[in-house]
This record gives sequence, C-alpha cells and structure tokens, in this order.
Amino acid sequence: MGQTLDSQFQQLCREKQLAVTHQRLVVYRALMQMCDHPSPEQIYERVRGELPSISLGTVYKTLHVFLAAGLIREVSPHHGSLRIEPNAEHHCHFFCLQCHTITDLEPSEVDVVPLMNSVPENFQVDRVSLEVRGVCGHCSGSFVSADA
Amino acid sequence: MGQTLDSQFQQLCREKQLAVTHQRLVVYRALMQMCDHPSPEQIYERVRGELPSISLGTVYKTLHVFLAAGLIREVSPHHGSLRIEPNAEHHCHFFCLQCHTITDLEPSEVDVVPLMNSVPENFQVDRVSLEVRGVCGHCSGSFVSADA
DNA sequence: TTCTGAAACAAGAACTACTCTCGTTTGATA
DNA sequence: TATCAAACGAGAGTAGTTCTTGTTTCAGAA
Repeated sequence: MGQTLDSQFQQLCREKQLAVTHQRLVVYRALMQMCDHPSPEQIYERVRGELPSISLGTVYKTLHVFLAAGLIREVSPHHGSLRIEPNAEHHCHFFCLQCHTITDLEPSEVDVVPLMNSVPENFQVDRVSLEVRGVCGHCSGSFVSADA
Repeated sequence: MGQTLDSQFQQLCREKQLAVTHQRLVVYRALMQMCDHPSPEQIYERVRGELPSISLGTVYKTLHVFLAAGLIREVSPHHGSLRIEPNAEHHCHFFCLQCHTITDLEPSEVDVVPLMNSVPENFQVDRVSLEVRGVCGHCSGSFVSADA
C-alpha cells in the first residue's frame, strides 16, 4: 500500500515534470493519509514525525508546488484576509483567481434541496453558499492558462 | 440620504442593544457606501478620511461587533489559514462555524446551470463550489444559539 | 445637569500565518 | 563520478489580526 502510493507519486511527478525528492514524497504520503482538510501547520507536524529536520518553509513550498501541478487543491479560494459583505440581499459570488476580486452575481434559481439532503441529520445548517471560481472579465484578456 | 443611513443605524443598534458611538456610525456609513467586498484595511483607510484618529484595532473590533450582531456578513467562512483538499473526487463541504472543521458531504445532484448563466460572458469559469455553513454534529450538543 | 459604572476607544506590543533570502545539500543527466 | 540546476533548512521579514493597558465616552441614575 505504501509502495502503491510511492509509485503513484513518482508517476505523477514524471507527468508534471517535477523532481522526486524524499521530502516531497513524505509530504505527499502524509497528505494522502490525512482524510480531513489539514492546514500547512498540521501537515508539518505530521511530516516531522518521519522527517524531523524538515522546515515549515519547505512544507509551504512543497504544497504550492503540488497545488500548481494540480496534485491537490485548496479548499478556500481566499483565505488571506477577512472580506466584508455589506450587501444583505441573497446572491452568489465570483472569485477571480488572478486579481482576487469578488464579484456579486445576479440572483439565480438554483435548487439546493439535494445539497441540504446530503447534510447529516445532527448538523445544524446556517446557510448555503454558492461560489464560482475563475478569471474575471478584467483579467481575462491577459490570462495565460496553467497548462501552457 | 446620510440622515437615512444614520437613523437606520441607530434603529439597528437599539434592536441589537449596541451602544451608538461616533466611530461605529462612521464605520457603518463607510461600509454601506462601499459596494464591493472590502478588507478591514480598506475600511480603515476610508474611515480615516473622516476620523483620522481612529485605530485599526477599533475597526477590527467594530467589524466583529457588527458581524456578531448580524449587521454585516463575511464572505469567506475560513479566511484564517490555507486548507488542503487531498480528496480529488468532486464533493461539497460543510464548514462548522464553531470548531472550523470541514466535513466532506456525499455527492449530490445540484443543477448549477442557472448559476453558470448568471456569470458574465467575458468571465472564465474554473469551477463551482457549493458550501454549507452551520454547526457540525460534534458541536451541536453544546451549541448555544446567538439569539439566546 | 452632574455623577458613576460600564463600555468603547487609541496606541502599540504581541501573535499567527505565511513568504523570502541565502548559503548548503541533493537529484538528474552526462 | 562530475556538474549544474533545483530543492532544502534556517531564520529573518511581512501582513493580517488579536490582545493589553490606560484613557475617554456613553447611558442611566440622582
């Protein structure tokens, strides 16, 4: 099983033209074995069990390499700073992955009942939010695809 | 128009049992006049134009007071730290507003076409994310409503 | 109107999450 | 093995946020 993960990682690195280093392999293994949504600090703590000399900076850098290559994704598109929503009316948001602006979308009639049904019974729902991520009109002109 | 905003704010404060201070009024007015999704720093900059002696700490505290009272909302439920998604399969998330854990939801059949149609034509869509915010099962037992 | 206790304020130190720099080590290719 | 680019570790630096402390202001009572 460990072997499977290792060879899977090596193949992914070949595909993405990434160097296979011991640190990257250990970080990848840790990620795949953590079933929740870990923070860099939590990943660092776990990896240190196996690799006590790794630095937090290396974990951050490795995560960014993995994110850029598409090996993993991040949950929040804009974890950097608190952003306020003065507009009290119900609407959805578009997040620009380039300039990080947030654009209000026109209200749309999305049926979220199936989503609500997927929430476990003992969970209390406050509200549902629908978000679209991509590149806004202003940035679209100069956008260079990540595949290029 | 300024008068309308001011009296609206005073009524909101009475309802929520908040003291009406000059600083809070100026912050509220600034928020209602900013049509995008400002960061605390941007709000601070704007408020300083009218109230040069206000401190950034006061802006933060005032925003938290407004958020707790429901006068405004925040756009991102988890802007604090990067969170990694090792699970590559498509699924939705539940964010616990108390313990900040992220729970994967079972895939559900939500029709997002109306949402896609609300995105302006010159925007490029990367992906859509559906999120539910509330209180998870683990926290539900000890949960005390904000209204209590 | 003045007094009083509680709440809010300003200033800035402290903390957290993250990024950058630089000298050293390691990996990939010849 | 030798070479060079890439990756690494250590730690300083930065941005965003929270906390602490002493001062000021607000709201209700006298």
